[in-house]
Amino acid sequence: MLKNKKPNIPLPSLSRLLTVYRLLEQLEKDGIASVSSSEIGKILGYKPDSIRKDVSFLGEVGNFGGGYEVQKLKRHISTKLELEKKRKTCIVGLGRLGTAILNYDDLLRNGFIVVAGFDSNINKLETINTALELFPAYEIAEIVRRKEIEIGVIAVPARSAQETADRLMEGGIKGIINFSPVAIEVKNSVMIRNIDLLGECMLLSTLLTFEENALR
Amino acid sequence: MLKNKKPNIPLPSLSRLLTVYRLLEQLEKDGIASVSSSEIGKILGYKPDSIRKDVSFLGEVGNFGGGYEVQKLKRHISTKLELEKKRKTCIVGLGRLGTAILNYDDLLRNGFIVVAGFDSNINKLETINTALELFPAYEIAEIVRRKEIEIGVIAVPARSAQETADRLMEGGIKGIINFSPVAIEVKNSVMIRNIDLLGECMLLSTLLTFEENALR
DNA sequence: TAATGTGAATCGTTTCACAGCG
DNA sequence: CGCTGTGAAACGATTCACATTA
Repeated sequence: MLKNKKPNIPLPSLSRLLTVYRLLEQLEKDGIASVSSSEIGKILGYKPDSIRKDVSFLGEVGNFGGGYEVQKLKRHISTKLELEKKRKTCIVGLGRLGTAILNYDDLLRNGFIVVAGFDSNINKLETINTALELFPAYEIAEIVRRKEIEIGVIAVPARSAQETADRLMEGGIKGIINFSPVAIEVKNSVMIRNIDLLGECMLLSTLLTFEENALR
Repeated sequence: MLKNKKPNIPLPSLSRLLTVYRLLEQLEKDGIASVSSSEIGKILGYKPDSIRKDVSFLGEVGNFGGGYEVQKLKRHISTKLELEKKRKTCIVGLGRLGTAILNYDDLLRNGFIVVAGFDSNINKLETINTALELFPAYEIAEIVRRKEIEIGVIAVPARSAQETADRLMEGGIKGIINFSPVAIEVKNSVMIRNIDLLGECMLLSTLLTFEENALR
């Protein structure tokens, strides 16, 4: 899943902290002022110990005996993880999945500025109703370089995934989110995360099978 | 990510094995007869040791000195993990993401039979061009029960995710794939996997930030 | 000889248990 | 007293190293 370079905070902790952050956004909206590690754990399905350890990687912030102040903890996480940082992003592959991502407002709200969309089917570029700038796939490297795009989302069919990644890297991309169901080889300096729908479905199915078998 | 019951094979191993399985399908198609743990590892980005250990959880199957026979290993994994098993599946939320999943052929090829789609917007049900049976969201529990659907894919907005999960469970669903960006509370007997696009993007961005900071 | 299969060692994460503080 | 913060213990996965076998 992850490639190369590790932060000083364990990856699972980091992932949980980001989830906690989004919960805090919600709680803030709901006007809740304070929350304890056990309440957070209850809602998100983690152990309270784990939450406390995760938070403590970022330094002290809670009130002994009184839980965490929602706003304070939220700002704390945001500052330490630099969540206010904006990242220019592009999406390659404008099929159903690609356009779904394109229209995913939460991304924009969380610092991802989608500045370009690519597709190899030029006709498709004209029919998509969007304010976004669209380009044919052969321009990936050039546009990524010119617009200084940092993150590329790959939503193309399996057979063109590696080729797409190569073009993105040619343009100097820093990170890739890969939605295609195949493994992609990337340079060590490029961070990649795979989102593998089919893999998750198969894993779920296998876990169900194991559970069923355990009962007899 | 995972809830409850664990198989005797470590979860990461299981996940890798499923990836290996799909690689083997590809290799078989390409007419490759044999492959070693190091070759697999190279392609998928894992250590060869890890691949060997994973495979050995399922029992011996390789040729000492000569790697694995592609077909044999593929069948071995399929048999041990019961991958030929079919699972009736439904998709709730027929927005762009939901319809993208609906049209994802790989699912069908891997034993997932999508037998129903649900949406709260009744108008939408008429405009979607599909051979699939579509139903309004309020019928979820009834249809899940009647059609004996085992797996539910949640592709609805965050605010209706929990409600959707509750309806699915009311109908006796066994497993849930949750695409909404919020945590869902489920009964212990229900297996859930979360696919968190926003979370993955934020994680990637944070990792990039850490990397950048490490350089100065 | 080349590559598998596997106990043993290592590494990293989670959980425990409790000291510290408001 | 309640809840945080954190070393220490426990646990689980990965990596190592080597015996094993075609």
